[in-house]
Amino acid sequence: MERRTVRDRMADRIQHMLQHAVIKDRRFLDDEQLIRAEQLALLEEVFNASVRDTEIEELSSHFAGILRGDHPCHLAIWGKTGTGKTLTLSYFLNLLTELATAKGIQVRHEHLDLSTPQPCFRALNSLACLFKASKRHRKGISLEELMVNIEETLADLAGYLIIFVDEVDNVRRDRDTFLKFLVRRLPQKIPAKLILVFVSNRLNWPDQLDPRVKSFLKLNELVFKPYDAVDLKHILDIRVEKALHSNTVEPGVIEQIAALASHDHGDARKAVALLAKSAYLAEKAGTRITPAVVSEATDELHCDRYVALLRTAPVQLKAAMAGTIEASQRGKGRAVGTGEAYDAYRRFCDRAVLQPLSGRAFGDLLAELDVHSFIRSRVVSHGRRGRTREITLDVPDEMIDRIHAMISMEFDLRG
DNA sequence: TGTCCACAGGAAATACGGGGGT
DNA sequence: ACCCCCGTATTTCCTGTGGACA
Repeated sequence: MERRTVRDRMADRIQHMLQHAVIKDRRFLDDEQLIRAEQLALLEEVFNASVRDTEIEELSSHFAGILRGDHPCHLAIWGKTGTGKTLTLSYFLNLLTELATAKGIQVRHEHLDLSTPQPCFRALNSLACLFKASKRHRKGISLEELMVNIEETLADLAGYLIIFVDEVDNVRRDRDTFLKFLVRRLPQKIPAKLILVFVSNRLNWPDQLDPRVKSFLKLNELVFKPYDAVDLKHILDIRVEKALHSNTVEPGVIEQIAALASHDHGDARKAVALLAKSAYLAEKAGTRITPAVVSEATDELHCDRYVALLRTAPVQLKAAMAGTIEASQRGKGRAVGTGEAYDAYRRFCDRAVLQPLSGRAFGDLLAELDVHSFIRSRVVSHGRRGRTREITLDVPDEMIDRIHAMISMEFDLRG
């Protein structure tokens, strides 16, 4: 038999891939690659499938007053990540502005995105930037001056001003100053009717507020529930249609993904990520998307999550993880105590030429590993033999070695 | 019943590091 | 260039605790 050339094999492979292509437009599998307008268009289709009906309805009745010249009160919205708060609000506010403008009512809305934690100063600064009342992150300017700038810029804005504060709880430090400005001071200084919309992941953020601000803040509340399986199915269907070639998905698979996703988080972004992963795997294997592919994708996503989390983690956390792994391997799967883990961690630091932290700090690292569910730990008393955490690894076995190898490599150690 | 282990985990002190002011 | 300030990371110090054991 004659040998096939590289060219032949390559051509074959490409031919094969073309015939079995699953993905038509991968941009629709990753929201980050879509521009805002596309996201909103996508969202509109989702809404048309009567998803988020109740929320839209409530939003509408909350803001309906604007069209009659009333002044609706502020609004607080909460819901977990991936429940579409930001997009829904953007969409809704755009629509509202359009409607109002058609009626000759002046409405302006701004989206203040605080998705990364930041101090009061930067939050105010970004707000000022939105109104072009200040240049890029200038420092060395007092809060007072910033506030005055904002007020002056808005001094001749009539009609309604809606400020959509995304992820309010990300204002650490001096949150009260920030909110006091928005809630108490700003409305009195500007002619426009101010409506604030706060969005947060946490249900209880108003609780930890300065009582003076809180009592002043008349709020309407709205909760975004996690998507259920039916909602997710609609969302996924639209993605499938846009992103994948026809007939690449086995029947029932979308239902499966929707059920999985609604069962353990109800997060639309994660559901789409699962679809994307499945599509990639299917394409690589040259098959359609089958239930088997989906469950493989689920595993890989889990795995990816751990690896990604750890890759970006601080060095000490990695070292703590490595130490814990070594301790529990030495203990042959039996739960290890804090002391054992700490010893192993110190030995690891020795090898890795890393300054070990104190036992106290190590305890905190363990707690952190616990919340990310790398480990599972509970405090157990052994009577006179003291109290310890019982630590077990909470990562699938085959991944433990991978993680350990990864960390070792980063510290430039042999296996 | 009291002791005492081996830690947990809170509070305060201290070290560190980056950025702006002078 | 140097210093100061501020926010964060880590350490030090400390009190608390469940239950086996004497």
